[in-house]
Amino acid sequence: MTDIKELANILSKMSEKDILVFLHEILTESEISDLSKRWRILKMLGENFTQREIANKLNVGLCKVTRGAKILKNSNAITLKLIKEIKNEH
Amino acid sequence: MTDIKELANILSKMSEKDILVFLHEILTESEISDLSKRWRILKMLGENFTQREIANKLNVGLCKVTRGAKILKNSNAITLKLIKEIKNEH
DNA sequence: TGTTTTGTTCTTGTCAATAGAAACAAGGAT
DNA sequence: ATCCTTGTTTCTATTGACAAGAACAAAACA
Repeated sequence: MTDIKELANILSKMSEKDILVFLHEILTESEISDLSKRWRILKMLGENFTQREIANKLNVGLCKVTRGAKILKNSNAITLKLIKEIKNEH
Repeated sequence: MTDIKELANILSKMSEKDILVFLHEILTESEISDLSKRWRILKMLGENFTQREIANKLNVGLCKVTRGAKILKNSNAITLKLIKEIKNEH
């Protein structure tokens, strides 16, 4: 079992609260911030904001947004599925 | 709800397999590699290797190992608990 | 007390992700 | 056909995590 797979296994068994603490322990604050921004970009893409709107609102570069768009295109639909689920909850 | 908390919430509901795919979608390969190494450092610290042994074996700097050791000292014991559980499974 | 081992911090330089801005590509609307 | 909007890529510079090694601190042990 690879290390990253072991991590995935562990995460799948943890509570939301524990995961939150764990992420703050194993990642730096700036990494947390980067990860949050990536996630927010993906969500906004799912809500059909234009890339320029997203870049402006989140203070990120256009290239980063485009990268997020690629994830949604090329992915096995996991991320795509997730943001759709989030959207339907509102 | 913050973005990172939402991420924690989502992860807590996902299967190991989906988490693995998701991590590969939202992180770059070098980030995955970094994360894996941090996890491995934590595990080896839990097995009482010296920091110099760990640095040599994993080809990382001593300072990085020390950083891992700090996590285990200052943490709310989440990470510490995790690596202890891992150890007991063997 | 002095020595050795181990943990921690510091300095210099490297590398990957990124911002910012511009350029380019592709469609749509007029 | 010509704009105009939007998505994509490229360029340069910045930033943070990191390696390598040295220096320093602390603890164990003789």
